[in-house]
Amino acid sequence: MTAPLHEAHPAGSGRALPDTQQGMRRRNLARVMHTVSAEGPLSRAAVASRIGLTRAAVSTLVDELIRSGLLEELGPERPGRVGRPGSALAVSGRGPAGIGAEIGVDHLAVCAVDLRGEIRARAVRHCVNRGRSPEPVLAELTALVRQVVAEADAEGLWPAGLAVAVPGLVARDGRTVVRAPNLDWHDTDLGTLLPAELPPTVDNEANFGGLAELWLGDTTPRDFLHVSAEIGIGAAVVVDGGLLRGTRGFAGELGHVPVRPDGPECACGGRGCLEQYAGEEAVLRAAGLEPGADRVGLLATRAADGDEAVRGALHDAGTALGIALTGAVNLLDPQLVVLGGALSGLAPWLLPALEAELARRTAGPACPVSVSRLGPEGPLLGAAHSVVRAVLDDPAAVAERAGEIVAGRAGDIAAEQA
Amino acid sequence: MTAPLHEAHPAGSGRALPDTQQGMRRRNLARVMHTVSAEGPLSRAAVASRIGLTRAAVSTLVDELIRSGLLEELGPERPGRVGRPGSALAVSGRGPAGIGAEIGVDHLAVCAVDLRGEIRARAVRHCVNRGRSPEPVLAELTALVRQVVAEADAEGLWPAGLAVAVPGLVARDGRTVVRAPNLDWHDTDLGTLLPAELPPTVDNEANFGGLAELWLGDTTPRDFLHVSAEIGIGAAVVVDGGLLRGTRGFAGELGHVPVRPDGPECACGGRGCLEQYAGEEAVLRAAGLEPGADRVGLLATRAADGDEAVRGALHDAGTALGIALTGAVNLLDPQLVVLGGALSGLAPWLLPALEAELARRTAGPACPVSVSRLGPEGPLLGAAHSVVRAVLDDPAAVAERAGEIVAGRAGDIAAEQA
DNA sequence: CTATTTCGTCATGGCGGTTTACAAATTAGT
DNA sequence: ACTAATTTGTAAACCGCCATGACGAAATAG
Repeated sequence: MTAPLHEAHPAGSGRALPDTQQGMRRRNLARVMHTVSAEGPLSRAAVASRIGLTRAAVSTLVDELIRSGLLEELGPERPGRVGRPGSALAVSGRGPAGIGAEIGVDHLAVCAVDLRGEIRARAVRHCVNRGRSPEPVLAELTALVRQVVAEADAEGLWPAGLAVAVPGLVARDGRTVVRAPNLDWHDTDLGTLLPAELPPTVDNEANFGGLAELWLGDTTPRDFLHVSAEIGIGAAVVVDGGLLRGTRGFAGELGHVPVRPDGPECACGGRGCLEQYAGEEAVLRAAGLEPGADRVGLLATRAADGDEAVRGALHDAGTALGIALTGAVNLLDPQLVVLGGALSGLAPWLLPALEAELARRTAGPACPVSVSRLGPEGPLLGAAHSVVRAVLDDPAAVAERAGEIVAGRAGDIAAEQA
Repeated sequence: MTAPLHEAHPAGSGRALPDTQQGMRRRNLARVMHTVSAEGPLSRAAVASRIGLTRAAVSTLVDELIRSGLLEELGPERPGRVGRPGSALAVSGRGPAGIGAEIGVDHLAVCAVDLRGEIRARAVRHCVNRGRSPEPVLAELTALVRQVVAEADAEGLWPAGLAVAVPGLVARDGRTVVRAPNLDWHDTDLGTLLPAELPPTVDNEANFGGLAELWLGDTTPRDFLHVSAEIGIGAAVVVDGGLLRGTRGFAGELGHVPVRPDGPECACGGRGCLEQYAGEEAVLRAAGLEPGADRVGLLATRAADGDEAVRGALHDAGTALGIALTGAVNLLDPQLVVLGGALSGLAPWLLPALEAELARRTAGPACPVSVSRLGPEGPLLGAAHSVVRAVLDDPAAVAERAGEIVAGRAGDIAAEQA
């Protein structure tokens, strides 16, 4: 008890899951999956030493996971070390897959990721969704999902879940889009509009982008702020390796943090919100450009060409971002701020002013700022991976369903039994 | 796996504690303690149904806790219900106690709280600590602690830990005061200066205030922002019933959130920080009052008397708070904002402007703002209770020590055995 | 070619919660 | 009053899960 005083209390005073042997088993199955997934092919002995169980215990856990098709035995390792070589275990490349989808203002995208994290199928369709009503968009998305699922099936994968990234605020129920200004959707339950055969989850694209950064980024601290901008400006707040969602699920609305309290009016009712300075519309206006297609790319090329108006606009946007982020950093004390989404492409011209502002307003050493390697791919990957993580987090739950699925393929079963 | 997708992952990919049967036992002991603590006297059967274990299992858990002196059997209940009445269990009023301490600018305070949450001993000393070096202050505090421990001992309590609330930034090690502007302390390891016989923990007073609100406040949401101001302005960020501490432990530095980016310079290097508008010094200056003793009380009485200068100053401070909180609310989406510490006394004159600002800048319904019932008592109570919570969180750890302690009292043991 | 090291597995055991059964203590109904 | 029904707490048998210790297997070191 000396060390972690007053943390999020583990037991919980209210109603919580009973801590029984079955739960223990499930958690240990999850620990094996996570360890193998994170640290590549590993022998049973190596897993055992990593998670603190005995080899014997790990053996039984691994047996169960192999029987469920979640783990694979690659065969004996060949290390130059003394002693009998272990048998390498790897996460299965067949079996459950995570289906990620993204609804953008001007495109739909779907991909399938296997447990190893590899993208095994994908489909993109460009279409103008702005202002279109949800039904046709979701119908189109559903068709794309079915197509990707079919592709994945051909490779021996079955969908373990569907996660959809949306450019807007999503309620904590993981289904309802409360407000998506760029699509002009309000209080829409996407759950009913998505393929019924898959358990769907909907979340903000900034959140999925942040999760992608957490799981796939090159530097992966467990506490950071992932800022992403498409038309609005959102942020994913990652605390201790988990997403901070807020009571209603609206956490991370960086775009409406006041930057200059008497600044221009904002659609949210406030004045001088960050979005008025660093939002896409505002930057385009300041740069003297018309709205249109691929405006971010245009900004980047103009800035690279030395267009002073564009550079000035991006400088000012960086300053505003720096001011807003100073507040966020003071409040959250993150290890890192990551610029993702459209911002990553404009980072070279945003960063100087942003970092200067942050440094100027910070007493000690300023919070480091980095640029996401994932760029605009983040949300889609994060969505797909969130399903994969859910499988790793509770392999036992999936194993049951895997059993049904595999049972369906009588031939395979018969072959295995022979 | 349907429900909680991508939460803070339970298993952890890295090295984590092995999930063994002993751990299970410890967690279940904790669950019993929490349940009894939270829901008053309860029979074994009632506890069993609450935590989802069987009556038999709970019986053995309770036996162990009673043997350790953490739980007490009050005797048969007398409900008008059919069936054999249960035997009421309650948290013990003897045994381990939490010692809380507070280092203020002009006072020291210590109290002892038993497992039931009752204050059983306390001591306060008024003294000017501003600018005094840590050694004599801590020596004086140690004397107070010893006095309170002696008082508690006379009531059959032994100290399970010491938690110290400090007006400043504390590192995540829970010992080092990194910066306490109002005391003029820097990078001071209080651990070495506190009584060695007790495991000490040091934390920010805003954090302890927030925890007090979480555990003792009348409305107790699990996600809220607790704002407290003494001379600086700090906030405790409570997320899902736990404190958000940040990488370095500096989270919640609301005082240096930029409110007007071109405002007056601040000691932090920035400009227009909240502290420049709502900090004690700034408010006093705006109200035309000199710094002195109990300035907050003076502000309150003047405001109550209708002093326009004071009212105007508080109004402006409320506006600034509203602007800064708009940012925080957008970022965190808390269920509630609580004004604590010195702010609670000035709330009547701060709230109107604060709430107006918050409402104006929020699109939907604004985040509700409430005033802490605990007021300036918060940090001290939070500190003491944090020790109590640590005991509830891992009763097994304490039970061992309790054994030693009780073993020291040969007389009691002999009496019990007879 | 033997000694050593490491891996995976098996048999045994301890520990923890569950199941089942039962006695105790109370209320409801006749 | 007296019986039936209900609920509580405990004890005994049981099952599941991991630890322990021993063993054969498969590599390296000398």
